[in-house]
Amino acid sequence: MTEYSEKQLQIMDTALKLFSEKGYDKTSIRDIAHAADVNVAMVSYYFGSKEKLLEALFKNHFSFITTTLENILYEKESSAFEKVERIIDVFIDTLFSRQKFNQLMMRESSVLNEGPLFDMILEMKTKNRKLVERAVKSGQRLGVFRKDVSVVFLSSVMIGSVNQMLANCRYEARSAKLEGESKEAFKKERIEILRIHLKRMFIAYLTFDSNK
Amino acid sequence: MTEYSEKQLQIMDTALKLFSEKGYDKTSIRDIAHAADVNVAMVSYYFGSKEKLLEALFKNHFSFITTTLENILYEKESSAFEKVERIIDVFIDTLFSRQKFNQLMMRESSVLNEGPLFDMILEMKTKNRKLVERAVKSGQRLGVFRKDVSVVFLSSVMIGSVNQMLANCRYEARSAKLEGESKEAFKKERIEILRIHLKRMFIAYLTFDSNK
DNA sequence: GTTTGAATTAAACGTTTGTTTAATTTTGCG
DNA sequence: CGCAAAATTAAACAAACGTTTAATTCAAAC
Repeated sequence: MTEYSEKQLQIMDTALKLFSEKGYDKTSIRDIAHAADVNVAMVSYYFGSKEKLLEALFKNHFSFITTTLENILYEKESSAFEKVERIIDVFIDTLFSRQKFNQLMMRESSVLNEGPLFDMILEMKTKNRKLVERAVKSGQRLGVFRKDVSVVFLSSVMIGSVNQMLANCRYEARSAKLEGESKEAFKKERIEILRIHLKRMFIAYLTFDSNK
Repeated sequence: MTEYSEKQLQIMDTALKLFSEKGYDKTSIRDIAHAADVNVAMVSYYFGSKEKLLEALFKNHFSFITTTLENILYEKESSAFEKVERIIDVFIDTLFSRQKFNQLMMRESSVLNEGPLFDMILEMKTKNRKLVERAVKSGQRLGVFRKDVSVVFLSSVMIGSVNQMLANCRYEARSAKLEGESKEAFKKERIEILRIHLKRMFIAYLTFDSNK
């Protein structure tokens, strides 16, 4: 794993902030340099190019997120229900605590066709699905989950719902002119609603008997 | 409603294609002009600026989408279940048939804070939620849906799932090197999975009794 | 204190960008 | 046809971009 100096981390932090707020393309190296209080040449000096800086950001967050997700696999849970709830918790908490990176990734992922970023995202999508699959199969083996369940569907719902909820929050908060503390409180409130209802919905879907 | 000449529509079509594929910022006016086989000055001549062209695209699709969604309100459905399923159908079909615009909108919406585009998107988000709310309340009045249901949650799941599924499809199709016909078939297949399971999941969530 | 390599800087580079200009062609109408 | 308005063009514009250069400062080792 590559180590970064304090100054490099300072540039990366600033870049992530601006990339997520304004978008990668609309953020110039001069913007980053000014906000991070360093010379414009430092970005090229440390990272090689603007795109390499973006890749460094991705690598940095990806390694953290994937290990977080992988660790769930080794946890011993007492029931399939707890497994599902645990996964939902981890997804929500990870996406929420890394909102900036998540926003940046979601935005840039939509125009990628190849390259290192594409590969990283594809790998993460696959891992996400594997994780959901494991939990579902576990519940099916125990006979508590119905058999005709779609894993690709479930993973899409999991990630998609959280992202859409966060996007909606941004809009509502901006529209209601919420700032700082009250904005964060609003988002936190919404996320807790999401957490509770997503769990309930997943359990309902996984155990639902259409013959009432 | 503003009318557009054939040439203007040709530019708008090409712009939508390129904007959705490469992103708004990475698409130059020269790209559009070349692909649409017109002079670079024509974009400014007809639309005023690149951003105005984007706004024209938004207005064009928004007016269509919102009227489509509004029309559901006036439909007579025989049951609350059918209402929910009808909404899911319309959302999926609308998002699927307007994939390019949807992709463009999702991407650009994430970096908006104000302006006409922001207002349009906010209005659409509100309308979406109203639509879901109407169907849910209808089912609750009839006593077939449980009372403690979150509407903000449901609308996030609705839109978020479809978009995430489409995004995943793009990645998987690209990764499997699917092109043209087979790629469309793959997406269509996944969308039908989404349709069936989203309906089942919503009904399960809306009627689920946690006391088994 | 001198030396050596890294860190930092201001300036310049060439390219691309969105937009405008000014000239030319095309179109529609009396 | 003749003419006015619209459409179309090539060229030019200034601004912003990512990146590089070359000079200078800094820090640590000897």
